[in-house]
Amino acid sequence: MAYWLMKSEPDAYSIDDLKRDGTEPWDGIRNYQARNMIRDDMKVGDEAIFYHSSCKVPAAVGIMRIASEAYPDPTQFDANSHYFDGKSDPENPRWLLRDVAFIRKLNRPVTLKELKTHPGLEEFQLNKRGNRLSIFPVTAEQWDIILGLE
DNA sequence: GCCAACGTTGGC
DNA sequence: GCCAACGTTGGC
Repeated sequence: MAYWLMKSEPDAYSIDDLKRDGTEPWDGIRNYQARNMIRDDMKVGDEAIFYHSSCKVPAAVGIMRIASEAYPDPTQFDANSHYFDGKSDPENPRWLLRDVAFIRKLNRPVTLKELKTHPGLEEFQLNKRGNRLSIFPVTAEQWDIILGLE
């Protein structure tokens, strides 16, 4: 089983929203690198850290499970959606998503500040210069360290 | 294929 | 709100 980190702005969709919904399509991915990982590298049953970004206290806040195969993100064809992409061909959709299922909230948020300074996380992608990918893989070692902090 | 302009992300 | 980083776009 592989591990991932997935970012969401809590104002748009938070861990509490996922707790309420149970399972949710993780839509709005508009980066090719992230799209390719969703399509090629994720497997149903993989687990992912839910990370709150662009907010007052950026932090890892929960755990979820990859719950579906990749399928076309419907928001790319919705002219009213923020994520609408008029150049995407319905016969060959450009953007994909997967459903994610809530597992649990962390006992407490593990903040970016902690993650930045913790030994063993020097290579964690969140700590890399210019990190902007909204989805990226987490090693088993990193996963254990982060969950050990909650 | 280069690269300047522009847009977005995301921490602070 | 600012700004660094960096992906994308489009002219050439």
